[in-house]
Amino acid sequence: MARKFYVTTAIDYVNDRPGLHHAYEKTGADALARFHRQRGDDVFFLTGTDENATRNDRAAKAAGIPTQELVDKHAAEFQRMCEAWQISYDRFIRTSVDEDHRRGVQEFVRRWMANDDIYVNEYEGLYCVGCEAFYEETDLVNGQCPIHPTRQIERLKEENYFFRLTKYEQRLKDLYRERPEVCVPEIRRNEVLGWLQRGLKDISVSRRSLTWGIPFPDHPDHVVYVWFDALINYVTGVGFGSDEARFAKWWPADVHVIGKDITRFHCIFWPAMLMAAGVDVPNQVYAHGFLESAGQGRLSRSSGNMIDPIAAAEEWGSDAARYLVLREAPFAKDSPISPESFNARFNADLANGLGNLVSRTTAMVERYFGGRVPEASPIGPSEGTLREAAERALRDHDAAAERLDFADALAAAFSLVDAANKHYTRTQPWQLAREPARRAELGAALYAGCESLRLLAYLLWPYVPTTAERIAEQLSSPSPATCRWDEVAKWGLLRAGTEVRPGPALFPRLEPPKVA
RNA sequence: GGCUGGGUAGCUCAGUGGCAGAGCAGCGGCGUCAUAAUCCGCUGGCCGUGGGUUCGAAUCCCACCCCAGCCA
Repeated sequence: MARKFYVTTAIDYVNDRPGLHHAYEKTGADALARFHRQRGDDVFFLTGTDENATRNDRAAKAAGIPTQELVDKHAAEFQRMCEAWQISYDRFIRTSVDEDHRRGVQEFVRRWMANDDIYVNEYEGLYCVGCEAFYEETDLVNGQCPIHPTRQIERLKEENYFFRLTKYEQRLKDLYRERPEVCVPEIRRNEVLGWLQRGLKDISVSRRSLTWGIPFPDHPDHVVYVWFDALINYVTGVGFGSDEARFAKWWPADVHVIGKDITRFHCIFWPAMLMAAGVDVPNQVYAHGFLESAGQGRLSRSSGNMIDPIAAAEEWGSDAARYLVLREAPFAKDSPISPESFNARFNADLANGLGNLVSRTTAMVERYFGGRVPEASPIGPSEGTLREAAERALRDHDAAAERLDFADALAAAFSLVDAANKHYTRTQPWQLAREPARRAELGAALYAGCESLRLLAYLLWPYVPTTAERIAEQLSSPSPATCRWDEVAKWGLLRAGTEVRPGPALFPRLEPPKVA
């Protein structure tokens, strides 16, 4: 029986167009989802958009259009981005239009009420609509929100419903002591432990005087604070409040992939919210780092240095763009990226490395063996070395992918590209081809090369799905998207006589711009 | 101000007591199966600073400087 694997991304605000950092997160989660599907797990991959934010309402009013229209338009852009980046989600949840979500949120809040975790209180504080969060006077920089200095901070005073977060402080401490892997990487967990050490406060979970959002159960003059509405998508997305059998199948989530800026919501509020509703906490929250633009800090909408992900996918190609962000920016930490570093990496790894290896291998099989895979024997020392490198690449890749270290996982996979190139240098098939007496040696050398390529197709599919399909096709091998892992991922399965077809260059080398 | 990370080759980083490393970039060479790619070699380091422990420190200890994040 297949193991279930439920992975989510953060759902994004739709007050503006998506940026490259959104594509980065979705691609990481997608690679993980594909990796698990490929290994035989029963996977559910949830992503979507967070549409009930006050700022969406404001942005729409500023643009003079109905809020729903603005939200629909931007949600469609996020869906287009997912298409351009080959994000293989099973569901794209939309918090403002998906009826099961709205009902599930209300059911969730009702459970808190039944559990005496909700009370009414007057709240007064400084509120930044950009962050959808309250600030203390001392947080302000020049009287403005430190993250949105151009936005007017607002003084809000209203009657709110409060959630008894303090009640769960000890259980949260116990949780992270007993199950540290629930928050990774470690640097983020240290932050969480610090927050818990300093003590929690009850939090406001409703907003009065707003019409955009999900009505508070039995108190329709309030709406559920957007952050709580948003977090609950992780359970409503798999049936909470609408399909209990489905929910029981998928929950708890195996990994919530999020950005490090929302660690507090996911590692403090969310587990407490679940405990209060009598639902299991997620198995893991993975807080990834940010893409940074050299010298300009983090890529984000609020800092203004956006890179259009759809344009990026067109410029480098969808597969290459996926490879580049995951290889250049280790998931756990912040990483500087630039078009220059992407171009350099494209040429070094994809064009000169993988692409060229496919070209030279298929060309030699075509030329020396009429496009048929030769016999594997006699196996010489170089073939043995290459096989060991392939088996090591499989092991090292999987270990890194399990811990969401995609940069390391890709490095492990690409070590097989290097090993295959060195194998050709050692065996020199083009020399063997000149000596008819050594034809069997020539065949064995090329067989090992083809076999490396075939394994690369399967290993790389989670990252470069279209390229992986093409390589498998060129080797007349089963599709990496649908094959059974244990029927393909072993050295020696390629049969002699299999047709090999050379194709156009997979990643044509990028030439530097001509200087006038 | 407190806490947590980090500071190692031009760039990105690995290295947690035993001869300072990898990839990329740069330079040179071999080579012609291949996308002039591959492969081989070379260049390139006050391991942030100062002190200490040790036969021996990038690594352990103390102080300080700088960068990032979290918090007050």
